[in-house]
Amino acid sequence: MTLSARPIETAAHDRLYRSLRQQIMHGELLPGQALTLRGLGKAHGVSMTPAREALRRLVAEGALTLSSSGRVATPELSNDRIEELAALRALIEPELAARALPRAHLALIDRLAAINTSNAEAVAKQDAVAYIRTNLEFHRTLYLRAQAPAMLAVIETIWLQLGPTMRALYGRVQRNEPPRHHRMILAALRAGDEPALRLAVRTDVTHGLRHLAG
Amino acid sequence: MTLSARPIETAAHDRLYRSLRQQIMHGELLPGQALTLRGLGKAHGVSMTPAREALRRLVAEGALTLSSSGRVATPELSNDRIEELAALRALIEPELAARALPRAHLALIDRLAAINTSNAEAVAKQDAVAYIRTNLEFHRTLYLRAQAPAMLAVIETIWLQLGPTMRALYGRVQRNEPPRHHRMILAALRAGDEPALRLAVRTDVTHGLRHLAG
DNA sequence: CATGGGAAAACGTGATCACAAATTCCACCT
DNA sequence: AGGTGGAATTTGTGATCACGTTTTCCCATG
Repeated sequence: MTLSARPIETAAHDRLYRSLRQQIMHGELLPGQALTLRGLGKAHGVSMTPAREALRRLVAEGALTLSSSGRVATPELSNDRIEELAALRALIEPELAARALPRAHLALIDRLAAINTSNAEAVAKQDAVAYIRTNLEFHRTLYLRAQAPAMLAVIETIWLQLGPTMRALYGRVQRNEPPRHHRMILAALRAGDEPALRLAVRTDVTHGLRHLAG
Repeated sequence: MTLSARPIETAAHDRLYRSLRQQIMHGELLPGQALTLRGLGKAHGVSMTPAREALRRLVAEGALTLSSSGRVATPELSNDRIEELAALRALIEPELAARALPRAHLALIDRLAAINTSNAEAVAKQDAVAYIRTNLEFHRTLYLRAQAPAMLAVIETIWLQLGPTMRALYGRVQRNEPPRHHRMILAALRAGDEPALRLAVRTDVTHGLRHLAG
């Protein structure tokens, strides 16, 4: 039964980590949801050891919170914390967009528009997870062009921290509105207008998150 | 020999994590230094398990790099990566300083001045570790007043990633100059001048890191 | 003297177990 | 009926082991 380091396929703890990370970032887990080592291990057919490493990694990234007794759960963010994370997004994402702008050719803009269409469909279907997923995909696709892996890693960590909260907030702030500001982002990209792009990204980021904390 | 979760004292993996984190952030470890589970465990009188958790956590924070075979070492950053991390510092730290400004009373400014004195002493003694430590303490003491724990966590993660590199670079960029811009930061704090504070912090941050990448 | 190959040592990964703390649950008492 | 105490279950932590890979080291070969 001992499966040690494999040559090609990824390690069990890494697969578990990726699986959980995606669930959290896409809002498939509600805030306050508890995760146990034995439960996760049993659910994925592995022992406690890989589960422990995956959880430790996610806790280190702020995706999960650690109670005083060592128990792990998805975070229930305070309004202050949400505002702070929104401020970080508003600070970093315009910079990433601006760095991507010179490299944003037509093919990329078309791909962004396609993702935006999927996003609108998710809104129409009232599918919270698909909405969050396509929304983040829109931003990530743009920021990948910035050639700034460290910045991208930081911003993804922040998305990760907001995952469960964004899910819980969907339906309260998102009624049936399509992603308005995404069209402004696309227009600014086409025009090569950096100030307009920075403003559009900043507005898009703060718009969804500013309402709930008030 | 089994020492399980203690009621009061922190867990072994947490102590190990803190110890390593401080060593890395303060530049006590040079880039490329390898760290092994058995070696760390033996050095700290614990088994592989806590060492594994501590390393996994530090890797998740970007403080250590993971080779394709799973081996862990302090990072050897490329110039592009260093510039990017410097850009993140230049983006976030002025914001933290600006948020701390309204709450920065005289007692805080005096403490900052005292830390600055220790910093100057470290420069005089050519003590790289003490220089890095007091320099970060100067910034952290100010930013703590910003009441922004998420931003502080992000910026500390970035300091952590730069730790070994800053150590390796000390002596190349740091000749015998005292921290010039720290005095500008203190002056802006005393004057309550936010634009000047933002500029001083930004300049201080970029000054030390911009030279080496060119 | 440089180089390639093979044995040996070192390493990460995952499973399992023991232990103590934390949590849960239910019967019992007020 | 509503809390209360204690037992039973659940949980995280750390140690240890086996396994297969990776790295290191050294000697033999060109």
